[in-house]
Amino acid sequence: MIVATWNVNSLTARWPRVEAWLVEKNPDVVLIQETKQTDAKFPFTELARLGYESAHYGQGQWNGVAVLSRVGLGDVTRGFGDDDPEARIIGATCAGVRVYSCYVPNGRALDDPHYVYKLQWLAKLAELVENRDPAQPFVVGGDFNVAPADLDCYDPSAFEGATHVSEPERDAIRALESAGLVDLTRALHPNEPCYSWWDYRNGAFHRGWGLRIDLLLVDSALLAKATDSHVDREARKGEKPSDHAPVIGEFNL
DNA sequence: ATGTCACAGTCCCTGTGA
Repeated sequence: MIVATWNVNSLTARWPRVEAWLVEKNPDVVLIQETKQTDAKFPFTELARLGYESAHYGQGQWNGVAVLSRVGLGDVTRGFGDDDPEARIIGATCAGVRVYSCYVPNGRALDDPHYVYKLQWLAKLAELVENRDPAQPFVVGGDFNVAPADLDCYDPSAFEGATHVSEPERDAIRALESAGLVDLTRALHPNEPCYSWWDYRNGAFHRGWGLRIDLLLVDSALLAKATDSHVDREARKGEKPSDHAPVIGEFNL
């Protein structure tokens, strides 16, 4: 089973790239972030034509997350079940695997209220992970907006005092690992950066100025069956790319 | 630090978010 996570930065703007990528790669489960669509605009019909069932938690101008699956899709949950109005997490069960697609708040700046929201949001995610059914294989993938270690950042000195690399944010990722999840790409590639995001500005992609902020966090049952993980850098090239590349995990279930 | 992209509304430019 091939599971991918991809922040598409507007599914409306990205649909031609997303459609071509699905046809070319034929992944089984795709965790999408930043659809920036209402449910009314989401391409359910077009995806069905490609063989995918889909579930969307849409908002409109911002956020929006989705799960696509060609191996079955059920038990969909949207949000944490609290009063958060932002559409940032959706869960589903696909071929017996519990999957979540999440778009962690950006944080904006260390002294911004949005940074507090980010840490609170990650604490709620940890609670969800701790309360999972241990009998069910589990993966939460998405744009975490955190580079978990210095290896995940092209120049840590350029990020001093910035979000994405601060200790509280990294502690929040470690809390997910303490709850039993493993960062799949890093587990299989301990020494390669494996960046997944490059700023649109300053020719960052061609200069290698990237961050690894898109993660697949899997439980020990899935880790034991993992055969590969990689970043599809090709998707960051060409016409109208997202600023994120898909991160892929492969499992022999 | 910022050479970009996407969105909505003020609607063919500007402010906001990333």
